Amino acid sequence: MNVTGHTSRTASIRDVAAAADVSYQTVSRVINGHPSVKPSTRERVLAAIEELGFRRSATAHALASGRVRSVTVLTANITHHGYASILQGIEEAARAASYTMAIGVLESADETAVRAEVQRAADAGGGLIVIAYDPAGVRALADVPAGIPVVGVVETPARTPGGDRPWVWTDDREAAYEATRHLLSLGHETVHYVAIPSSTRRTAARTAGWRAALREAGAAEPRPVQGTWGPAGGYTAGRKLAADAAVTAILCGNDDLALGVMRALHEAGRPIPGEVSVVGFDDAPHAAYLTPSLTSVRQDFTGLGRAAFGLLHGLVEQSAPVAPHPVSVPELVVRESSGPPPSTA
Amino acid sequence: MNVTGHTSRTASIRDVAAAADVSYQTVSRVINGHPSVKPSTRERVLAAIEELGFRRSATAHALASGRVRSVTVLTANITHHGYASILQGIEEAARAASYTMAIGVLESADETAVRAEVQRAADAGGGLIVIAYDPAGVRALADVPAGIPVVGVVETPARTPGGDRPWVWTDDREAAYEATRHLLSLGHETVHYVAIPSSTRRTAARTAGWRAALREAGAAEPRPVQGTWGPAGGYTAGRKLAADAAVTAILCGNDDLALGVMRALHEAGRPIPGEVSVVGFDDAPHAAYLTPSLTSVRQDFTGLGRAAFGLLHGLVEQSAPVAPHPVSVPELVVRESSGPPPSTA
DNA sequence: GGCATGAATGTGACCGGTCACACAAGCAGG
DNA sequence: CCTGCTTGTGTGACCGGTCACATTCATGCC
Repeated sequence: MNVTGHTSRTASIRDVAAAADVSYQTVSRVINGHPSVKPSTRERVLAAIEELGFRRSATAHALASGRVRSVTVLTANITHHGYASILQGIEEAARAASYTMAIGVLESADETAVRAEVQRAADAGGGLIVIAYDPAGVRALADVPAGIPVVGVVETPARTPGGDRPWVWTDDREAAYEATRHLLSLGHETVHYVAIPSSTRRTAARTAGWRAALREAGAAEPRPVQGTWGPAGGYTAGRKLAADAAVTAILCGNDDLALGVMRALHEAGRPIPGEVSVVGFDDAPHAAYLTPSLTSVRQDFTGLGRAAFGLLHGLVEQSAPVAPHPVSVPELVVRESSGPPPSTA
Repeated sequence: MNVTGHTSRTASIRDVAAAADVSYQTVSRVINGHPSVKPSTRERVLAAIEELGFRRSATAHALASGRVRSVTVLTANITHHGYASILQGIEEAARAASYTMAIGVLESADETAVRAEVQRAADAGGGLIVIAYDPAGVRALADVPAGIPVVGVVETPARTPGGDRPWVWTDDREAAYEATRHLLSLGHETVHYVAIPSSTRRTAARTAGWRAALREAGAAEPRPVQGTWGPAGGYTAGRKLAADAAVTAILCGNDDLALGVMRALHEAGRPIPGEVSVVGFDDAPHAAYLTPSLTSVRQDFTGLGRAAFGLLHGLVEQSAPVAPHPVSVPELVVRESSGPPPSTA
């Protein structure tokens, strides 16, 4: 007992039962709002609960009931805008369903490291959501043992290994197609592409959409420039592209890459959009405030996260039948960074 | 049994025991690497484990052992750079100690909402880390029931309610002081400040550091302009400041605010740093790639997160005595956005 | 040979809940 | 008055592990 007269260590339902002079089962009934408890008894029990500062152990509850009510999200990253927004969406939905959200970061794509992390997540007992936008995530999704409820957030459903599981996605191919069309329609002869790292060795969805638009327009198809996730990679790529006077339009795999590209163009003295147009991807919060403001493709990552959780939730509680594969539709937001090519007069 | 001959539902240690013809206790010993198990027995048990696809239930383990090995992080935000980096640091350290990391988002600072979220986190059983950079977080930290191991990531230790608990922090006051000194030493008459939302009603650490530097230099002390967390708030604040021709130096509470301010200055036709210098805070990844690149105060948020977990870890496993209050030292990174004021000749 | 010692293994209770079922009391209908 | 159903409550087993202790057997030492 401490100063206030409460026991300092957690009380169990049997302690409460003793204090209220009922059986532990009755306490359980009160906690769970079971109807057939006499009001006067309920009062006594509630008073005892208050008195002892009882809180039901989530662990014991999970063990006894079999229901775990938790999601573990496996992701390679939590600082980049897209990933973080997905997490936010999942958390929102999870909280609403009073689920707990845990996060496991896949630090490397190394086979044993991924396997270990997947094991840990699987052992936790709840459901899994795997963000498979990168090699580590893809491998993790494939490694999830059978029998564990899992939803993948994938780049391209059909091509992803382990794609037989429920998934959510945004139509990146279509989005890249639109963005490329936008630039071509402004009069650019072709569009260069700075790619984010792909989830698999096969052609990434964004790359595919970009290429399709070029092909359809009969435009030249330059080799995509490989970037990273952050602005540094964009900067490196941008320096190469800036040196090529023929380049007038650049599509970037995300807004951070676009930032790096813009910086490189600026240093090379090539005005945006006067000489070169730049289009980003994801419409991160800062895109609108850059100078020039960045044309980008808006993605509803938060909604994607919510959808992923919804799917998982349906999977776990058999009751709710699951709407199979929600798709969110990206939207092109045109700003200052894209315009017509310089007149070659 | 499924096609492969394995049971599809999880096997318990008693199942394994039966298969290996030993007692469940022996299985437990093998799992936990207890020394006194005959090698041949160990072999049999391991074979049975493999055969049945046994994985130890984290839930049951936690219940029986009393040790939970999990941290729940309560935070108002996960998308902003600082918060996300702290989370990353915590996750890193947690994973290394094979702890699980859960996240609870404090969506509003509303009293009952916060209380509910804190309850959920407390019920989970493990330790807690509360990021108390904002009113929601501060309230949450204060609401954590006694007896639950908790570490606060705070703005200013002494002033934070619930500050009797272990905490970590970075010296924001000192950092703001340095940044302001930098601008003053370039020759600016005074420095204006666009503030992030404060964690309490009392003067925020960054504001205090800025003010101290001004006072020390005998400079005028303009009212700080209240901002938000994102670039939109900076933009609004920036428009006001841009309209005032006397403004030549602006310190911003974070890099997103600085971005918005820079945009507003640009739109108002006031060159940076030619007419106005801008300094940010936190050194987010994009700061270096903006045009002009942004002078900012680098913060080791990841290290801060690791330290927070370290503290909590020591708290939970009594064994390790706890180094009380780690402090990380911010560092000013000077870039293009800050320079001497326009000559007033 | 007798006995303490340690290695290898098993038994029962317990962690804090839930679940299935039993049981007493109250009240209806035939 | 007896049967049958509902309401309110209690009992024992169980979820899947761990812990403390008991047991067996081989070995070392006097």
